[in-house]
Amino acid sequence: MQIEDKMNFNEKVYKLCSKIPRGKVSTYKELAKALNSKAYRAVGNALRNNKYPNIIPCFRVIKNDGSIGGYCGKNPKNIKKKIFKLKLEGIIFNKGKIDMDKYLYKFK
DNA sequence: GGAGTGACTTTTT
DNA sequence: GAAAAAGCCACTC
Repeated sequence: MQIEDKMNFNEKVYKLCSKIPRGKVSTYKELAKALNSKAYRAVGNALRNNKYPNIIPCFRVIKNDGSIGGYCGKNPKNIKKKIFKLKLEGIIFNKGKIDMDKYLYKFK
């Protein structure tokens, strides 16, 4: 127990990301809230480091506004790929943004 | 221990 | 409504 308490904020973020179901997305803010914190910045930092790209679908994490935000290296190409991947999961994009009310996954 | 950084968010112009 | 500035928190050097 409390194993998660031993984990750094970073690792907690990773774990939550891996918990996001397929076909849904989450926001940095929600992630931080799920961790009882407001460190949306730290969440972004954690994902930017992305120590475990194999187990962490970071492309399911987007901004609070519904825009993609960023991806590895902030490269437009990577962003595009992220959108494409989300599309494959059944998420529909509206002007580069997604319907938060439909696809936003809330951690319980 | 302090300064710098960032895949953010909110408010203001 | 878009763009800019400030605010914020955790991590890294």
